[in-house]
Amino acid sequence: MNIGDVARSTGLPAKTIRYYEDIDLVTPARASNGYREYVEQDVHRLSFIQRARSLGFSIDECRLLLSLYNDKQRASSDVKSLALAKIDEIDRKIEELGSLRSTLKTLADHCHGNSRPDCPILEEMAKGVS
Amino acid sequence: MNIGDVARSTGLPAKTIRYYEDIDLVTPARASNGYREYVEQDVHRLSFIQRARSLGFSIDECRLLLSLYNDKQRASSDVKSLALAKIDEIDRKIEELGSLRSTLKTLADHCHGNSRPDCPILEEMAKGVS
DNA sequence: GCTAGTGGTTCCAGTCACTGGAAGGTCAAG
DNA sequence: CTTGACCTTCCAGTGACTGGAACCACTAGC
Repeated sequence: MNIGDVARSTGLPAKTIRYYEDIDLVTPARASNGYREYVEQDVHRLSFIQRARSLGFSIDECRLLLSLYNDKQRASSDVKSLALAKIDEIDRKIEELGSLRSTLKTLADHCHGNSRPDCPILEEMAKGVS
Repeated sequence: MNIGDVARSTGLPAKTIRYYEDIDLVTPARASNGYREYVEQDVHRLSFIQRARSLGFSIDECRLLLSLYNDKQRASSDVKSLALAKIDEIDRKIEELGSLRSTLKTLADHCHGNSRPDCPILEEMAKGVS
């Protein structure tokens, strides 16, 4: 399996797949012509990484998850606590987004929306009333 | 106000504040000794940026958000439509985060979190039931 | 065998938004 | 007058890619 096929089947750009080799995440064999030769297990690891990344895990966290995945003796509690920590992180982001949203909402609600430049809420914000 | 005070009151590292000057986001006056001299308005701008950044807005988006209350010449309708567009963006972000969260939550809930190696979080990432 | 086209290779540079560290200037306290 | 905190600039590195140049390999059609 060449890199292009792997790219198609994992949804990862070839560039990214090469980058993952650079950082020793997935290191395929090489054919006699120098092409990367991916086997099923490589593709599997790459798909795993793709999914973990899209769930917001960092590369280092992916490395950890992969090692947990490959370690048949690992405790599922390790993975669970990692996931729970991520959930906390997400909750914090959502909360902060909500607060910026309400700031902007207040702003929008108090704007006349006409062609004059006056917008008292903006003036207040500029002065420090957040 | 020196950069250290500003760092303490905004929660931004001094390094970052200097970087923001580099990219012309917040450009304080200089004292005779070369020190940066921040006024209240600078601090407020920096706090706003801090908040917006922590919510995933790019520097360029921050520039746009700042223009909401910095441009005295804008029509308030411009302000309003910009704010409303941003709110839509925030809503989309919140929704995405929410779905990420629920995926992780479901997985974590089904994980026993004990010392045995079966773990639905890893299994899901391996299989690709996203 | 020649050529075109696709897909592979390496390497170097750039991106974004910082972050770290060196080398040195400034200031208030003891 | 020294100590130590705080400030300055500049240069380099980070994470996770991404773009591009220059070149090699394979396949299909003529």
